[in-house]
Amino acid sequence: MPATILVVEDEPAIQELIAYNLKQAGHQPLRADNAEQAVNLVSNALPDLILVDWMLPGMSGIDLARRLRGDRRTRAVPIIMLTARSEEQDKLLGLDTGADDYITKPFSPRELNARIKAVLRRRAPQMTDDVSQLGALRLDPASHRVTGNDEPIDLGPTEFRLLHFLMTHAERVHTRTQLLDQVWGDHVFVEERTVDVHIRRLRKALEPSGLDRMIQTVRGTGYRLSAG
Amino acid sequence: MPATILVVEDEPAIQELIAYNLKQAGHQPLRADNAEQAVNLVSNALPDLILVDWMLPGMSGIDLARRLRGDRRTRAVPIIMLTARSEEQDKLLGLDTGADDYITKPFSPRELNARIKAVLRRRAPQMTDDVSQLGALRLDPASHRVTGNDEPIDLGPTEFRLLHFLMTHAERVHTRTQLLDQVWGDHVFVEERTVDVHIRRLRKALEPSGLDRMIQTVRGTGYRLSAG
DNA sequence: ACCGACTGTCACGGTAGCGTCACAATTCAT
DNA sequence: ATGAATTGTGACGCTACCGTGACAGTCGGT
Repeated sequence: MPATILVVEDEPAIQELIAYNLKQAGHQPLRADNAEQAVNLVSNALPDLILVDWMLPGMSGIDLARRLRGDRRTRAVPIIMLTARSEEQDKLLGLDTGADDYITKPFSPRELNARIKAVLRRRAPQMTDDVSQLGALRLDPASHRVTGNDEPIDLGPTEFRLLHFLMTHAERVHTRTQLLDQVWGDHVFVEERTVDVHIRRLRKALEPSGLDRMIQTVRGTGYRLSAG
Repeated sequence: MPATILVVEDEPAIQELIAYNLKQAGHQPLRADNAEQAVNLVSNALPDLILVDWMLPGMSGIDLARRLRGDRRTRAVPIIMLTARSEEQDKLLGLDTGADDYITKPFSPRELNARIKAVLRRRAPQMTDDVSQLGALRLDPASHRVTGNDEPIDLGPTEFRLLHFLMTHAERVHTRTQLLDQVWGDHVFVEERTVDVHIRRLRKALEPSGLDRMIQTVRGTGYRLSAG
């Protein structure tokens, strides 16, 4: 579960260190040296998670958290606070402002990763690395293999991600915009009709197995993957 | 999983204590009183893990870590630092030098074992010293020998480790980053495309046996070793 | 000190996959 | 039934990605 994570930290060494660890864990780090920068970054590229240093020059970490919670667009983004070991009573205050979790410095990369994973899982319980199965369709993210009626099906990267998403969110209608956000990524700019084309390619790939009819068009809305 | 673990510690009592615990946990302890001794030992009998005291007479624990990371053959060996409580502040700095984890003294044997297990599992899950076999491919870690269809195949060190990892994690797609972490070591900074080159060299070495097609490219993701 | 083995990086070329468009087919409202 | 809106489908250039060969640097052994 790679995620985009914003690091708000004024100390360059620590910022660099955290960013490095995030990258090692497969995440994509964004950086900000202060709260103002962070606010801008957040509104542009909505990160999946924000790591905020408690103490910041200018607007403090708490103020930043409050501000993000106040904005409807950023309200849902989880926040983890980085605090010096100093005080526990502040923790309660911090929790009140809306941080999702706390890490006291100094911390190990493992601890950081564990907290991140926990918070992310709490927020977005979907699209795991488990094998998905729906009817005669089976998709294994680990081996990157897809089979229909035990016959191998080969897909391009995008088709694979698209099918993966549909299988982990089956029996639900998804608009083209939703599919673009989830499969392509929210930051990409692509024509909506591109989704149609990839649905087409997916169907064609599933055709030999006769499973192409699992992908249903809901006119005026979008697409749905269904077992029946 | 029993492992060979090097303990670098100048205090004889603590060294003895740790060695005793390691033995109890089923590991094989090696000892060094200072960094220089450690360097020699490491290059001779490559341990699976190194425990280094932060403070050492002469070359410090950090310097030792740096040195080991600098050497190609030893850079993949995971390192756990033993720090006194007062040195906690320096944790972040230490992480930068390349330690995989930290334990602050005093620590319980239970904690030590937990960390060791975690680091070993993280580094190379299931990469045992048993003979691996996949289809007509056979790899013997002990004798450092590889055969395809009973024909000998000779590989360079990196190719060997790469194939070893792939065989112990077959039928799974690995990104270039994952391969770099597991085969080269997470602290190494190497271009991702380097993986491609080594895959190429591996394939070329396997070609005479016709086994090169076991290594499959998953476009946009990475590589996979498969029997089929 | 020389040589050979091994490694990491680069550059070049081929190509699979992607995004877009144009047009055909389908569905819906009037 | 007819036109408008929506979706299916094939084709086309373009890009990113990967395979490949070459090369320089490093290290160890003779």
